[in-house]
Amino acid sequence: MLEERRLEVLRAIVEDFVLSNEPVGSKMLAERHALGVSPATVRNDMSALEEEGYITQPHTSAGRIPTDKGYRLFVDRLSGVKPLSRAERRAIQSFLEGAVDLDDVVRRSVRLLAQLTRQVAVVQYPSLSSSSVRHIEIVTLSPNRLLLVLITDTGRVEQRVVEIPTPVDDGVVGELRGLLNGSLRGRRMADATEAAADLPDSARPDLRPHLTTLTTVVLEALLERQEERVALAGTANLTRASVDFADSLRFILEALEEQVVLLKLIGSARETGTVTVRIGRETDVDALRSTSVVATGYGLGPAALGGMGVVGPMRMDYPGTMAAVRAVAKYVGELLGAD
Amino acid sequence: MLEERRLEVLRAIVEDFVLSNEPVGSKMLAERHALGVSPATVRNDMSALEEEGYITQPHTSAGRIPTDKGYRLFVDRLSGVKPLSRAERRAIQSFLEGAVDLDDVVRRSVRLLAQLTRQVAVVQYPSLSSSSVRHIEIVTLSPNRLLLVLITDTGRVEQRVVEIPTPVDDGVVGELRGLLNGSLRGRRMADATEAAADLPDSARPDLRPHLTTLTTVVLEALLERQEERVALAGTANLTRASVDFADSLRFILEALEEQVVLLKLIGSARETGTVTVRIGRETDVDALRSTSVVATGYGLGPAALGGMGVVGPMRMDYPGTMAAVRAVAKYVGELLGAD
DNA sequence: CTTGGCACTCACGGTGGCAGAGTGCCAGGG
DNA sequence: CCCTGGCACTCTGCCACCGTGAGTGCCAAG
Repeated sequence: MLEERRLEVLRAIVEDFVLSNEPVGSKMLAERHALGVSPATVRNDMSALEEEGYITQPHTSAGRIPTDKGYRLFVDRLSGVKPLSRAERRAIQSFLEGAVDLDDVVRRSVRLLAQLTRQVAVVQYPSLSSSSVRHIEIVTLSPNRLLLVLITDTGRVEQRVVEIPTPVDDGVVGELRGLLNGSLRGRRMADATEAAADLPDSARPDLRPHLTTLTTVVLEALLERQEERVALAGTANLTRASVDFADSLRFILEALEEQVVLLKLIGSARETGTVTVRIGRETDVDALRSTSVVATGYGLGPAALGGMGVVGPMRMDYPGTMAAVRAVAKYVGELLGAD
Repeated sequence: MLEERRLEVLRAIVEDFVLSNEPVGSKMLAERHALGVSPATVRNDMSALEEEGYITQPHTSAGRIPTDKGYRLFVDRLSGVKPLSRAERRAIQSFLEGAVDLDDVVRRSVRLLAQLTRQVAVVQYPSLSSSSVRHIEIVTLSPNRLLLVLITDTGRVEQRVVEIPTPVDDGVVGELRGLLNGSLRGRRMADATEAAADLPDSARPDLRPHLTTLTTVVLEALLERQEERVALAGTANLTRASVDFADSLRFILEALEEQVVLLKLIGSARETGTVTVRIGRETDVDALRSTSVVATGYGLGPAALGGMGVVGPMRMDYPGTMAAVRAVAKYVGELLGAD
């Protein structure tokens, strides 16, 4: 009972603070939430919570605000995931269904997510390595430059210019195309790399050098230069919470322009099947120490296609945000799976 | 002589204000710039400049700051374009040469521009309509769904999924591919659309329906849905000048997330051969009324491939910014032209 | 036309006092 | 043992006040 009420107090503090952005005091708390005890009792509980490190006061004689640890406890034990309304679900679905190609899906998702959560949204493009080869096209640019175009079953298109030492004619290009497609089409990336490596050995001698060059590029495109792209939207929402960040806003924006950082944030959530929350310093990015990240993977269960999530102030509506992220990820996953 | 000194005073005011961000007074002005006259004289000139609307004072008994009109005069008549250093030019070139594909060129350019100018940079992807068709590829997704991939000579790849009423086999797909490529390859977009429209009529009857569908999609992809994309970078730099914008920062960020707005800003500069500057309300975007846009087209003289530019506070280093924009545009143009 | 002098205005920074919110502690009651 | 009301204390935020300094406009003299 005792312990339980304390948690209830913590929840009340978090919820109130999220709404008001002002340190919350014992009196207000006792009044607005049906705790059934007097402010003085609440004060005692708060005192205990402070000692345990869940809340803190910005200065003496002000109310309390949650600490990182406090938010963590709230997210882990005190908050459900509040379901979206039917209208919201329908809105998501209809908005995403209007997409015409992969790029469009990603761009729509990221805007949608930013709008729903009123925060900064990040969506990773479906990763190459977990999709499979649908088609490889070779186009002659000039006698010794080829354009290699790789199309995946998620609709992603990768392109590379390849310089070859000796000129080739269209017939040879056709043969090369045939060989590459024959051995790689339909394979998942992980397998395709192996098949590609074996390919030159089994081919006609005169094709070998070219095949070696091409497969090298293919491998490089698929693995080495895992240039995972991300889309970003809703940065304007950061200013909404500018009170929280004040002058650190600049550093946050800078961090968000670094693809590497973004990938680290949402990439790690990609493998877990559920929505994960990183609070404050848990993000491991110094500039984001006063923000939280809510992220998840999307598509195909365990080996997800990519990650998506939102970045916002620690003082955020976790249940609502988590619900939105989960819902969008689900729909995007279905959309790409069915495609 | 009289008129001339006034302009000199205006120039001095603009230059000082750009550096200090503080209203500049007559005394400082007479001291720091070799005007050869006393503060009192400067005051008279300032008074005249104010009456003509080139400068204004934020409040009585403060210095003067330039108005939109003042900046305009400065840009038109008082500022040269200060050339970049040799080192800077080399930096641009080497940074851009590392790009591996079109996407990479654009992303590198936009980051480069943001870094050079320390402002928000915008780069439009090379437009479809002013490039020419290099190759059209058709891939069978399922019996009655085709993926149409369009490759341009600027290296851009456009893709569309096409639903066709009656199934086709690989042979037919091959024929269609041949026909489309035969009639469209090497054509500029504007011409290609006409050729595409004529195509079905001259083809074998059994291919006509499919060709009609496909060419419709091609036309649509090329013209109707002129989905001109843009890349954005350096939004963090906005906070540097946050003193100027204060709370309007949010609206600026919102405006910058609207592709339409960005396209309007830099698209209009695309046709002019030179660097154009839009100051304050000249941008015609309400949220950007306290910013300036420096933009230009890049690539191939009159019919440019796209536009690029930067958005920054009205209080910006115009000569330096203009030089940077021009230089980057030039190198990108060369890079894409040579490709 | 320029210049020095002069009175005037007004933003800005520092000080002091007041009110309000919130706390911690304590003694009494269930 | 826990809850409660009371009370003194602390601190921030706000407002009013005031002196300072930068900057102006005007004027009369060179």
